[in-house]
Amino acid sequence: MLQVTQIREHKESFIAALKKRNFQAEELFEQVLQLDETRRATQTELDNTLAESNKLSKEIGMLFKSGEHEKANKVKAQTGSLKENSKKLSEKLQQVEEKINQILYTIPNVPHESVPAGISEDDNEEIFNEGDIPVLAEGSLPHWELAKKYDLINFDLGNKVTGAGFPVYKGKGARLQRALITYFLDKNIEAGYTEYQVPLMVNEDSGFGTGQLPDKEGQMYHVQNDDLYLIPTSEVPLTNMFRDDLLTEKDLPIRCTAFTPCFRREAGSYGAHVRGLNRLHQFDKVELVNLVKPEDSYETLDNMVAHVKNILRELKLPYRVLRLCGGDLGFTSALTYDFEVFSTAQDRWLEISSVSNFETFQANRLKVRYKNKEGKKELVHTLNGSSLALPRVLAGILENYQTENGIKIPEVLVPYTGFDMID
RNA sequence: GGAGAAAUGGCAGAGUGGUCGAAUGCACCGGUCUUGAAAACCGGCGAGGGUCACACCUCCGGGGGUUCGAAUCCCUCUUUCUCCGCCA
Repeated sequence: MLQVTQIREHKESFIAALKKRNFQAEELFEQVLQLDETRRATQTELDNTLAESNKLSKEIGMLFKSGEHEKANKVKAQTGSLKENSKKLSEKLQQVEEKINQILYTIPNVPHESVPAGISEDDNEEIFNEGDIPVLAEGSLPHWELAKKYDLINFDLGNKVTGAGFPVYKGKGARLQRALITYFLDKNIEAGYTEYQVPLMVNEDSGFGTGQLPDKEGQMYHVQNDDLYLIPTSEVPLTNMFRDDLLTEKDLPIRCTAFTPCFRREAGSYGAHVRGLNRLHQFDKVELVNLVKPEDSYETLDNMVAHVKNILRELKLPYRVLRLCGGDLGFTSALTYDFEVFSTAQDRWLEISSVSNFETFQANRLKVRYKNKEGKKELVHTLNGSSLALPRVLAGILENYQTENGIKIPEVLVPYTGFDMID
């Protein structure tokens, strides 16, 4: 969420920037600033009241000690109204703070200056593309057909065991997926990331920390008996590890990577676009999370983009990079680059990575700060990105690498798979 | 799952109702001494809010309560440890 102090200082420019998202902030900002006035005034009043009663309490203590009980009781009688008053004030304070937060929760992050205005994904800006789109032979198949033909993925079994959106990977399909995971992790480690294995379920605090709660509650699977949520991405546990932390300058940058399954309810998504591996309830993903000093965050974002490009280049997949427009930008992000790989058989682009800079938006809610050179506390900037989401990469490989004799394995993966052909 | 014990500053560890935001030791920072370092000695040293700076307020695992006053008493939750049971 945004910081009240920032809103106060940059009100006009924030309002203008948020318009790129088609978000009208003016009125909400006014409300927040007004409530914040009340908050501060109430705080001061409460502090003074408490100071007064602290003083009296001390006095009573000393009087009792010196045996002046009568006097002490007299002073005691004065404390009643103070107590009542401070109770009222602290209730009011709580209410006001609650109200402020309620509003702040509804305001998305301020888009970076480079973010184009726009309404939908059609307005995203393609900034890069690479890799030739292969011309496939007659009779080439979409990945779900290939998966069936070569017995790589069994959707029916998943249906039987669990339900739609939970495929079973089998044989070379399973091994190819495992190879990709290991390959991605190795690339990330090579780039300076530390590998983590994190819990797949998180508590409510973590859900709030990264902003899945309270709004996107429907996106996550909820284990009611224990009040835990299955993670929709490892960003949630990875980032929440640092919740409420006060870091030192030399702790930064923090670079984490993790492979986890991800669970998404994806309520309301049906149709041809969710066919096969396009959209699943459970899928694997390797994630990158960076916590950096504010002044370093955009360089870090560029590095992450370059890193993901490099992986796709090595895999020799045709892909493009989009700068998301305001309308398509995620709630918490200031600037996001999406990576899409071309699905030849489906003749469409599939999103396989999303790399974002959240600036302080996440850190503010999570209270992740560090002590800068001057010893002042500052919120860190957080960034994350996928490297990569497995199913669609798999889909891309199956479709783009299919030949009449079978599916070739990208060269860089052969050491990981132990085979170079699926046939 | 059952029974018991515990949770205090970076760490260790005092503190069972009243100048306790918290003794002491270690670590850390600054200084004296030294050619330099170590030792010794002197000083400083938790966090958040607030202020130009003070004042002042809040925080002793989390939440709630009793009291004029809570680290200290009560309730509750969480976590850790020990013992028993179960288990990949």
